[in-house]
Amino acid sequence: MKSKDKVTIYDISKKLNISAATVSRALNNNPKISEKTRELVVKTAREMNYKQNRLAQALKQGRTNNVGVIVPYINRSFFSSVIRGIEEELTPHGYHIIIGQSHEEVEIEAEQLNALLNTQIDGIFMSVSKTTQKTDHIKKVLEEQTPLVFFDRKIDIPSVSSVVLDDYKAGYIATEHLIKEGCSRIAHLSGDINLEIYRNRFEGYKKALKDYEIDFNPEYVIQVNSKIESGMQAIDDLWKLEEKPDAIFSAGDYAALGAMQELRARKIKIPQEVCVVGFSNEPFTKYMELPITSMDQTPLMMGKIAAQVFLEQVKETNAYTVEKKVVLPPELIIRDSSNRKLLKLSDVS
Amino acid sequence: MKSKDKVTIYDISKKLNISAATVSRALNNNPKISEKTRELVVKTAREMNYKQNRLAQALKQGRTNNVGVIVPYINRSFFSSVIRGIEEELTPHGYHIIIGQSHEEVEIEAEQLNALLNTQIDGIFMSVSKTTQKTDHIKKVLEEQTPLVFFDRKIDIPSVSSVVLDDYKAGYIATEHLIKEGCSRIAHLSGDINLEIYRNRFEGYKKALKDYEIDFNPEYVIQVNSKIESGMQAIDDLWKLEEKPDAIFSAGDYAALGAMQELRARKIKIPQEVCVVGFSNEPFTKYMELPITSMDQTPLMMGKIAAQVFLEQVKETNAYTVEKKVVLPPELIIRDSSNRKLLKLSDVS
DNA sequence: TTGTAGGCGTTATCAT
DNA sequence: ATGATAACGCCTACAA
Repeated sequence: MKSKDKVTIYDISKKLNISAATVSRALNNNPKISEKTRELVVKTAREMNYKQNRLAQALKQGRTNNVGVIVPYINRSFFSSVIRGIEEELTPHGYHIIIGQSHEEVEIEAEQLNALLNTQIDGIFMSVSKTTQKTDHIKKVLEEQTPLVFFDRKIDIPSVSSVVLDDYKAGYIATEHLIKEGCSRIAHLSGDINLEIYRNRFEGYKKALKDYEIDFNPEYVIQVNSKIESGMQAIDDLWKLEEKPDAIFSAGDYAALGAMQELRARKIKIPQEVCVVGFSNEPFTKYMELPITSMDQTPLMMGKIAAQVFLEQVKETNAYTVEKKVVLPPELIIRDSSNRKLLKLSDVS
Repeated sequence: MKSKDKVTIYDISKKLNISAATVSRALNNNPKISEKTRELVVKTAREMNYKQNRLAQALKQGRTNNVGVIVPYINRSFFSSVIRGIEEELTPHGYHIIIGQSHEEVEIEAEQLNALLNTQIDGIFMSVSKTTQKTDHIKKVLEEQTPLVFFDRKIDIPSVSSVVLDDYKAGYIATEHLIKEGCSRIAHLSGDINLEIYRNRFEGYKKALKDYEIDFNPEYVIQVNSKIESGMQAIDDLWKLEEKPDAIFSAGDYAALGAMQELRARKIKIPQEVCVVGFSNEPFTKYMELPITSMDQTPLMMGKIAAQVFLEQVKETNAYTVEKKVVLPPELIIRDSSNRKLLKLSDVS
């Protein structure tokens, strides 16, 4: 099996009685080469079914034109959209993208990172896992001088660029929206507080409550993961309280979905009795029979901007690394799960 | 930026006053080396923060330990689960996985394939795009002697292995299920007939009708893509017919979802008036307020088996390539959208 | 057990 | 404009 009869520039050079160097130059559009030989070389290369060995080229040039992207999961709409954005921006520049999943495990994340570094990647885009507390494995990337760009879930390391959402503002907007819909006992399903994004959403939530003079009630804050079940469990817990909430602001769409399922099971009307807001604008939020209000994170743009930051970084040859921190505005997509106004309108008809 | 001060085995050898060969052997657990030197080398390698350059290693060894996976989209639950399966099976063998998306475009598919071949991949897993008619770009893979395994969406090429679902049976089972629920005017939302999988689902559907002596009505067959909107459009078309269908068997979950939304908009009761069955068991089918019956393709297993086929193939050194065609059984997950029996039960209570 | 030397396929430098 | 040659970092006969 392993006997690939590879055609090299050497084979071409022999066939044409010229040097391998000339062949290389012809293939790389080197200016100082006659048009005649270039055409000849290109033609015979095609005839002989020559394929450039990027391994050898990369070894020689010290760059692979490959970049790595590490995300917790690729099948979250948010992450796959960011990847798509990076792809669109980088492909025209000749880069290829290697995707790795950490499955939210810091050990796997470290392995993936290591593997990418070994393959001599030209840059790394990453969104850290929930379990990433230590940053040793990430610092190694910097030691290798490999450009690194965080997106969405970052870790504060000096001189490292990042593109993130304004999660504080997002938390504020979501909560404010619920208040304006007439809710006052607003529960918050928070993500893992280890991650900055979830801390920020939580802080934004608290600030909105404060601005509208609603007392913050710690009992209304439940930590969930991004599974349906944890959203159901949260409702279970919340509904044991004396004063039931009249709104749920979930830091994730899956937990919001679980919450809605549990509320439905308890015959609680949405949005009449309880309004629900999710986060991430996963496609399913739109498709539900009762579509869920959710926060859009403009993932495509996030990916594109992250790619641009990377491109600037590699352009700055020898210059000192410029740290760039981009913060994108969130956009609340209001749907039926929190839209009481719409409800009143349809009552009329 | 591009001045990575790489540590090589040469640096280590100089520091320890031994040869680079010895260092290499020590690092690769070569048996004929003294335990003492091995430990010493390993230790100083770590101290000097040595990282093996897999590029050089790959160039020398003729293998990269990388495999490529090409799918239409990574954010379809089915595809990302297959990838997960491949990953789980291959990671323990030291392989890394490079993922590429074709976005259902044969041109992009060809580019991705080419890029992977250039990077000297050790094998390729792929599920072809809808627009793949010509197979020239795929034949190139074979010319390079690179192991290739198709999964789910294959193309019949002699000597190429594949792992697919028994789509014919799946189509049969789905249709039979609808018949047993009392449906007789069963419409079929078919996928692109260019793809074998959709042809097979369609054929299975027809066979079930025949076995149960239901006339096949070509007007009941609408071709859709995997977008919600096309499912809505299909209902629009079907409901212009004299005899409205009383069941929908969709070859995709997204079209099934669109169909259900349109049926709901028309106040048609599911499953009382119309039963709906989808295909792929996308997570959202389970989470809906009215969960959708769907066909599970056991993607995790499909990925694992594809990986095993690949491993066998590379093991067969020099032996003639063995073509292996694996066909997996489908599993119908029955949910509310087609479950009239459940309905009767709950009527009682 | 360890060292020497050549080569994987490419490109860059220095000649010509 | 083209050719010869060295080098990228690693591995592996072959020799010692």
